[in-house]
Amino acid sequence: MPPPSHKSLRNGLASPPVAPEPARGPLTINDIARLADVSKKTVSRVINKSPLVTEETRARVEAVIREHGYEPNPQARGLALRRAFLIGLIYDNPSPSYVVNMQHGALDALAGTGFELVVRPCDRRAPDFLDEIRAFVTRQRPAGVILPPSVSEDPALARLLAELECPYVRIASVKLDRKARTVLTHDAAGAAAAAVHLADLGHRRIAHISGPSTFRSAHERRRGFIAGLAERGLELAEAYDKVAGYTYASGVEQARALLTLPVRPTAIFAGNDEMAVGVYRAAHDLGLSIPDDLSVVGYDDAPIASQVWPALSSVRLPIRDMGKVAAERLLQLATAPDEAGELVEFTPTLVARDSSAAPR
Amino acid sequence: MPPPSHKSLRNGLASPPVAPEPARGPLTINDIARLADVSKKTVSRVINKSPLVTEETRARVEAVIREHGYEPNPQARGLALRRAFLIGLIYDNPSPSYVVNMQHGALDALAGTGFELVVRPCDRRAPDFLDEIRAFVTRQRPAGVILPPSVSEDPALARLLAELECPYVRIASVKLDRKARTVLTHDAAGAAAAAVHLADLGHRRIAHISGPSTFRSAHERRRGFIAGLAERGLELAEAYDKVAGYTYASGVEQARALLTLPVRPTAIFAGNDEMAVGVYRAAHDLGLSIPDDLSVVGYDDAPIASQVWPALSSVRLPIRDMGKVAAERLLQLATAPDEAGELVEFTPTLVARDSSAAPR
DNA sequence: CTGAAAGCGCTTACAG
DNA sequence: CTGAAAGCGCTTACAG
Repeated sequence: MPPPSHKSLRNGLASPPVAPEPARGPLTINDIARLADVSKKTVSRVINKSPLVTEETRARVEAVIREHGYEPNPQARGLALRRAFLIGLIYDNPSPSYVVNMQHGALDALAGTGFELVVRPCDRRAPDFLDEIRAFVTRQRPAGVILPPSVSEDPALARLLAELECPYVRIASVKLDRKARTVLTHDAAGAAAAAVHLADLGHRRIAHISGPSTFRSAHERRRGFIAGLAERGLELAEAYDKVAGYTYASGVEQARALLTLPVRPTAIFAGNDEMAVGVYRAAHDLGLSIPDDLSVVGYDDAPIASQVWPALSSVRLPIRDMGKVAAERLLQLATAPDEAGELVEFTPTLVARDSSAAPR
Repeated sequence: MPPPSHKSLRNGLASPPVAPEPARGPLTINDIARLADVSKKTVSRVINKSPLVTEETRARVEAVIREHGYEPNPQARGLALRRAFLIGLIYDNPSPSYVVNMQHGALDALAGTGFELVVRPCDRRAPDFLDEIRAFVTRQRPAGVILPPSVSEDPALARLLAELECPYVRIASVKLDRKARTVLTHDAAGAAAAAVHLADLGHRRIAHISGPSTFRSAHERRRGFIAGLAERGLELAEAYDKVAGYTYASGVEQARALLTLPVRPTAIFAGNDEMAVGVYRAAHDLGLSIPDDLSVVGYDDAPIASQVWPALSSVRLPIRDMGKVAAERLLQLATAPDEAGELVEFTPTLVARDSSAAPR
């Protein structure tokens, strides 16, 4: 059943009352052209914000568009432009809260633009990883894709997207690409803040559990942490320098190793919150109390950080804002591809809660 | 730079060597028609699995399609069919792990089909809630949308989608629609299992913190819990019957109320895991140990359930499978709209961990 | 069972 | 600054 409004709209114009046009579906560019008494091409110019339209004509067309709530059909535009009104989010991040936050940020930017967000989780180690993405991009021709860590760090992926002429933005803790394609997060600075925080509380035996070597962020956080310790004249002892996998289970394992050392650390900085919660578990198992026997600081400030007990001190990166900025950049590339984009940078902040205190 | 393979492919055919056709972009239906020596309409029939093609012709066309890795342009098909090759996921569920799980389930079903998943978080209480969805559906014409709780429970939304002739599947704990549009979860059965579990451990003073009344699942879980208690000859005392908001903070608040009662419960069943973690917090604050002083059971079996300490007993719903089945149903509706779909049902299972034990 | 024509709703050169 | 024609890559009636 077609909405009655369309029928009345179309017949409201000077059309012969004898043969009213059938009202099927929403209005098209032809309807708007007729109603505004211009050619469809002019309507198209207005839609695409071409400067080659008189102010008067533009105003008239825009009024008709607004009045009838006309929205150009994205399928038709996409076919003609060879670009879908879709932004892809390609990720292999295992943290649900990270993923959802980034999605919501991207959607913040896309709201009201007519662009939709298509999600593409993937496995960077899968043999057909690049084939899948090639198929997606070739088939759908998205207006752009957002690459958060760690897919953002994949040089072959970036090459592929460049080859396919698919705009992309890489969110990463190191600058891997030109400015317009980069959202830079100063992971190292956040980790340094964590080191200074623990040192200033009076800790001297401070350990670190870093993420997997396949994540640049893991390296950056470790590097920043060591730099922060150095600022306070401290070093990261080799025995206190552990590598895990950004997962809960791996955090438990490495924390257990640290806490059963002959001389155990009084503080542990984990490369993300999941591992930090793993540290909680290991401490509990060994009868150690947080923060009395052990201070813990995480990274990401995931929801779980404020839900565990005691509440976890953590380094916060504004994930949602990062997603928003990345999507905005892609929209900008889609409309004005030539304008050189500025480098966008985010610096994380330490959120001190109850899991870090002076050593007993 | 066009991929060289296309050029050679196109010129490989009996085309005059003098004027080779320009090779721009991927192959189209016309290329395939020429290569298979049929009309484009026949290629279209093969793509759309029309029965009106000889086996021989079909085989020949399919061979050419496979050989060249041809994929029909979804924009063009969408324009002609008035349906985008998109499946929407419309949700207002606040739990990241729930959302990501459901997305991944839907993507399991869409993998290899050429359909993409578009995510549409929303706020059911926002004044323009329905307008936003109307705009989305009218503009993009998705092949279907998945509605998990609580948007699945919104009658106005279902009416709107029916009016717009947009196929949908509702995932809900009560049957709100016809079979083909329903994925039914027996939330009540899972809650009953939790009640029986606690009763069989020897608990008699058992409390419940339910979700908000705007979620049918909250009602179903409470109903099932009461039924489970009744199976063991127990009742849910009025003072032990609390309503919260499916959030951590609301869980803390109601748990605190329960645990400061003159006669406090020895077990609490929370309507979801977030609130159960809130119960942990309240118990800790009051110096109560889990499970010695208090047993706790949650619902959802979110990742956090196995990460908190002690590990949380919880009722597990196979969210990912639910998302997959919902998407499969929509694909089925898109291809064969007339086939009556069966009702799909999921029954949750209790995962007993360390947070529930016999009362001391 | 197969095909030539027209159309889906837009945009891109090309004129004027 | 504006428009008529052709085209994007498919599918839907309509013939045969």
